Order: sequence, then structure tokens, then C-alpha cells
Amino acid sequence: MSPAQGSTAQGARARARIEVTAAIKDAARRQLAADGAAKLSLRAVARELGMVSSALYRYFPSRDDLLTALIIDAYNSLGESAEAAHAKAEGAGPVRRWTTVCEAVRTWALAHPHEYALIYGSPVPGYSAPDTTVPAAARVGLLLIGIVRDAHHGPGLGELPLPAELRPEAERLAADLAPDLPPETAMALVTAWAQLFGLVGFELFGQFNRVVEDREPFFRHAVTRLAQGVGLTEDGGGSGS
Amino acid sequence: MSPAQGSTAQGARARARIEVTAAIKDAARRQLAADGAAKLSLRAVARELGMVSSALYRYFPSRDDLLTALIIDAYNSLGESAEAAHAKAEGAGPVRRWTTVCEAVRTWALAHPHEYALIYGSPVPGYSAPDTTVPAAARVGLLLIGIVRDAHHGPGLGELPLPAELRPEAERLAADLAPDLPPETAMALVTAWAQLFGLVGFELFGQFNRVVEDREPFFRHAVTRLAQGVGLTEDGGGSGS
DNA sequence: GTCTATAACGAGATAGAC
DNA sequence: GTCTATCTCGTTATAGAC
Repeated sequence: MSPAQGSTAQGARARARIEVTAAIKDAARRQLAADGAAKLSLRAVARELGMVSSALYRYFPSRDDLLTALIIDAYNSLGESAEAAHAKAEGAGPVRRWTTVCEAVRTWALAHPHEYALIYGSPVPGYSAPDTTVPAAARVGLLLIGIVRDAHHGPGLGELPLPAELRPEAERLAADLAPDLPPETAMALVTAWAQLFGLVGFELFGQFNRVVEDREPFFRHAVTRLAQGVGLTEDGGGSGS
Repeated sequence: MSPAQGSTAQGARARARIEVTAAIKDAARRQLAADGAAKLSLRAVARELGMVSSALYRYFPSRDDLLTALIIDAYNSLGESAEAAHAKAEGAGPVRRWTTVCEAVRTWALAHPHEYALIYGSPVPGYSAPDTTVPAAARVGLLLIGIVRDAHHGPGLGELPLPAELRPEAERLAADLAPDLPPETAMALVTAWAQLFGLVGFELFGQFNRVVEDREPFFRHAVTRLAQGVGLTEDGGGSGS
């Protein structure tokens, strides 16, 4: 903040702090992969880094804060991958953009199975994620919303069914997530979002073992049908069937 | 096995063994809820039962065997709930039977969150489920297959899309799971199966917090659309749209 | 001010001798 | 089966180096 003469020294300090923080998180991620989030231990992390456990408290006030940092990093890493893939598909039709994002989610999950388990797997006993994780966690969802929003730029669409008992919830959902989208579209989006991670999780957690062999085309087809379920069509519009 | 004269004593012995086994599993389930599967420890279970850890090995040769028993029990408990709900819906249309089973899965999951996490959540580090879990794990899937099979008793249906690149996989899948169903139906079934657990998992693991409020009608609607996705129609047939 | 190290606490797991 | 000595853990207090 202060642009005083000590900026070099401060910069070095800050740089060192960033480096040590990164090293702590790297070691923690290795431990995550080996023993799972439930057994993540500050002492083991410190041991791996040749530090003493109390020194870690300069960087993370508690074990749970370290966990939170790992969770936010994982969400952001996934979000970045998805956004990068989406950027490359600019100009393509909405279905293509949708499936591109979905496949990026799957690819990231297969490359980072333990971080995926951390954010989309079983909750860690005794740990409750704070609200600070919400923005990072929302990135993939916002990306999907954006794709549907672009497709539905004009009026006149609909075609998605919505039972009367669900209308209040759909309207609340739309008001929260995408006020410019029709309620039934917002509802279909949330459904597709959960189903996307159902597909990824089943593959990653072994439920497809001995069931689905050729997983990439299977996944591509499944998410293409998810895109149809939210009203996207190949040629750009969202005017239902 | 041997129907000798000691059958009464043997029966008592066997009964005691069953009771102790059940007590061990109950205590293990409590520990599962408190600390998670990764920290399941034979010693802690023994302590809770006032036994000594070495005594447990007469009932479960290892911690992993105890875990396997809990997994099989969980799958069977879920399968029984789903089958019981399905039995009550006998005579109803296929969509109604489908949603009944799906809602039974959700209800069981909400009532047994830790057991759900054990079977459908993150894998337990260092543990690999043996093939003996497969029959129990298949029960819900078989139930869903049966519903679709009943609906598709006649010929002429189709309407489900299937890209050429997926045809071999779909045929292999159908041959394995339901040789009497068309390949595209088998494929759609597996997709819907994964998506069903995506919906349940998202609710249970907190992803719907601050997003979906009125979850029961949301879920009902979502799985109704899943039923349509496998070709089921309210009036009994499976003749596509 | 910023960091690391020593030491300690209370609680719990673990291994082995008996 | 029991007991004990030795580990682990998260966390804090404190003292000293830069």
C-alpha cells in the first residue's frame, strides 16, 4: 500500500510470503491425494516442508482455514479451465459452447480427482465451508447461465414444461440467478447443472466401472442431451423444440 | 451346516455371533457419522462396545472387511427401500413407478446421509471395494431397468437419438444390462441413473444450499423429466414423444 | 512488525510387553 | 485381555532472529 522507500524489502517479504503459502498448499494437496481431506494434518504438512507446525499459523490461522483455501483454489482452478475452454469456443453455437464447458469440467475432474472429491464429494466431517467459498463455487454455474442467456437473447421461447407447484420456486430461482431468463429455463438450468456433476462424479468415483467403457463419447452425448433439456438448439436459438 | 445334536448350542452360538456382528456394525455406523469412513478404526469400535480390539478380528478379519460389510448393508438398505416403494406403486403407470423409485432413493439418502456418502460419495483413501459389493450396488439400477422393460414390452419405440460413434458402446451396454431393450434405451437409462444420483448428491452435499429451497417438488419434476428422457410416457407405453 | 523455533497442553491413537 | 510407554494431533504461549 505505502509506496515508501522500503518497497523493495516489502516486496521481497511479500514475495516470500506468497511462495511459502503456495508451498504449504502444494504439500497439503499432496497429503489430500494420499490420505484424503479428513486426515489433512498441519503437522504433516509442516514436516514435509521442514518447518515446525506452529510456524504454519502465520499463514493459516487454523487447519480449517487451510482446507478452505484448498477448496477455493480447487473451485477457481476448475472455473478457470471451464472459462478458458469456453473462450476458445467463442463464436460457436450454444450447444457446442455448452458441451465444450461440460467436457472441460470432466477433463479437469479426471486430471484432479482428489480436488474434485474435495469440492463435490462427501463433506469433510467436522468442517463447514464458509461463505467465502461461494463466489469461486459459482463460476461454472455462471458460465452455463451465460451460455443459455446468450442463446435466449430474443423473446418468445418457452416449450419447457413447469408444473404449477413448482412455479413459485422457479420464479425465486430465476430472480436469484438470472432475472432475464424465464423461470422454467432457470429451473431447467439448475437441474442440468446437478445432472452434469452426477455424470462426472459417477465416472470419477467408479460407479461406471464395468458399466460404461467408452466414456468420452458417452459423456458428450449425455451433455448434448442436457443442453437440449435447457432449451438450447444447435442453430443458436432457444425456441424450444 | 452340520445338523448334529449340538444344534441348540450351535444355534445359540450362531445367534450370539449374529448379534455381536450387528452391534459391531451399529457402532461402526455411528463412528462413520461422527468422523467419516476414512477414520473408521477397529479400536474405536471396540472401545465403544467395551471389547478389546483383537476380539473384533473374530468377526471382521480387517478394517477393510468391516467397511465392505457396511457398504453392502448400505446398498441393500437403499435397495430394499426402493423396492418396497416400487411394490406399493404396482399397477401405476411407468412414469409414476419411475418417480416413486427415484423419490425413495432421495428419501433414503436424506435419512441416511453418512451411509449415502459411503456408497456414492468420495472413495475412501486406500480402500478398494471388492466385487462382492456389486450385486447389492446393482439393485436400484435393476429396478429402474425393470420399469423401462415393462413399459417397452411391445415393439416399436425408438425416438431416442443415438450418434453413430456411440452405437458400439450402446450395443455392448444393452447386451450387458438388458438384452431385450434397444441400445439407445439402455444408454439413456445409464445416463438417467447417473443424473438421478447427481440430483440427490447435490442436495445432500450442500450444493443446493441458497440455490434450491423447495426441494421436494424440484426433485419430483426433475426425475419426471428423467423418465421422459428414457422414453417413458404417462400412459404406459414407451413409444417416444 | 514479521517470521521461526521451543515448549507445552490435553486428547487421542498405537505397539508391545506382560 | 490389560497396561504402559511412546507416538500423533491442533493449538497456544513465549522467546528470540531479522
